[in-house]
Amino acid sequence: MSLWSKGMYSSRDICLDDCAVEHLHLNYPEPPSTNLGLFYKDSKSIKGPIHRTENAPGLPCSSPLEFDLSGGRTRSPSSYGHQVKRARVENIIKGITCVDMTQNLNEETDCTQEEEGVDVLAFHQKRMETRGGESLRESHQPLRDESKSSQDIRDEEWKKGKSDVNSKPGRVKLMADVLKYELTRAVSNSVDSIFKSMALIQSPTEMESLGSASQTAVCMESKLRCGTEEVKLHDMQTEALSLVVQKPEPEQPKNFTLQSTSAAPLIPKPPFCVSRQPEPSVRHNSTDHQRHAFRCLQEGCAEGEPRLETYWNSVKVKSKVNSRSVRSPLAMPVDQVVLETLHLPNVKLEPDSLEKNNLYMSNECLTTNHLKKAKLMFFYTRYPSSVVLRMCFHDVQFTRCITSQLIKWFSNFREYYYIQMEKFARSALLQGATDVRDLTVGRESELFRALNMHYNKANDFQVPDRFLEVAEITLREFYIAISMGRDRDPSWKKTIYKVICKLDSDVPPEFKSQNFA
DNA sequence: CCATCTCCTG
DNA sequence: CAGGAGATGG
Repeated sequence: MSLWSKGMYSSRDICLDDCAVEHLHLNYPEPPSTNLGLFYKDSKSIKGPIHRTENAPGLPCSSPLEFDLSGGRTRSPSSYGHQVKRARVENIIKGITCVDMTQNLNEETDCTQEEEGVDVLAFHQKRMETRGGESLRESHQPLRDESKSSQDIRDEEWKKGKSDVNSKPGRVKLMADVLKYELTRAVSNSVDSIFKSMALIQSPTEMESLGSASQTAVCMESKLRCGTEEVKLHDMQTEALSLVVQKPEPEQPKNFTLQSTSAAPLIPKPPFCVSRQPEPSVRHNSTDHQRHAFRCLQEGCAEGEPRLETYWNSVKVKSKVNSRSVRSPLAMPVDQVVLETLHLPNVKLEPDSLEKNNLYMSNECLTTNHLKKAKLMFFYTRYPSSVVLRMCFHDVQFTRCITSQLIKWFSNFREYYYIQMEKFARSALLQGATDVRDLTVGRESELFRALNMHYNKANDFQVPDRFLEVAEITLREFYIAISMGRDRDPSWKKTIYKVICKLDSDVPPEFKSQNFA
């Protein structure tokens, strides 16, 4: 079982998801007629009158889909007001016209809510069956005792489907694409539970047809079943799940290059509406450049802009720990600038005492360079474990305060990341994207630009390809969830978080280097 | 009780 | 990005 599911998702979350599925075709109290009609819950399942909230007066949009913005937690009744506020704010943030998605969908098809739900699910079933999805589904469920993955949920959804799919081509196509993508993803992810379980029941012929990826998974599965540490299977990705869990650090390859060494993209990437503008940019491919970027972080960059920017960043930061370091950069020699930004934000430096102060103070606080480094780390790991944090920030003393600040940083990084994902997914949907495969994240895409601007503002770091893949997967997860109306569930994002947390990579050794800051 | 996480707010 | 609230899990 993944550490993540233990650490982050409660059994109640699972229950919620179950309920959503369970109630799918039951005679649930029918909320407003404009709703998609896929997921409804009773008042026990959720702690808040969803529809009342979403239709609260003053909200710029009363679309059912707007509500989902209220985020991934069940809430106490006292927080209804917050939900309303948040809905408002997010409407603004989104900057997207409040088009009722349901309406869009209904324009294409002309059926009632219930029918739609059924149609979609029924089509899923057909689709899956023709692709051998049946065996996938049947096999992996019993083995996976952790909280339900999004795949689980999807499986259950279409399981309940009936057969009446031919009359709603547009809608069906959308859902078909969704399904295709999800299946593709499931097959591609060798560490996924699906493969774990497949190994147990697939016939040799079936196994062959699945190719090397699944065989790898099978090997891993065998290992697992033979009693090797369970953690191994998810080693590369779940370490971050609980920051308390300590994981032995694997040997790092010496000939590391910053370019991601991950496998090819899971999904074909046709051009898409989210990624339009050709990028003038700056695609640094050389390892040399990477190392240079690192040196800039490590030692301060001797040439031009980066160093200065780094310095100014340190001045601007308002964090308690480094807000005391305001000095004129122009009045200081380069070395002093570097040293100060790196180590001694809270000490007025005299040239003579630099070294001494370094010894005393360098490990007591996090600097802007640490922040910059953390942001770059985010390209590899969205959920770093405390072990990884310690290894990457070994120059600071890990007090409780420092630790929680680092954790908070990553929490903030994730927040921004997911907000962007949701924003772009909704945007794509409203722009009429009907095929998940159209949702790609390339280096020239607007989404990537936004992310890169946030985590790699100086643009002096070559973002690993793997990050783009993860971003793409995240975007598609959001797209799928939203297009299926799953976002009506207050905790709908958790399912996505759970998927994404497994996609963490190892942080390159450079980040752990003793010489690194 | 503490650590961690998400969400919200400033 | 930080602080705080609330939830959750060990």
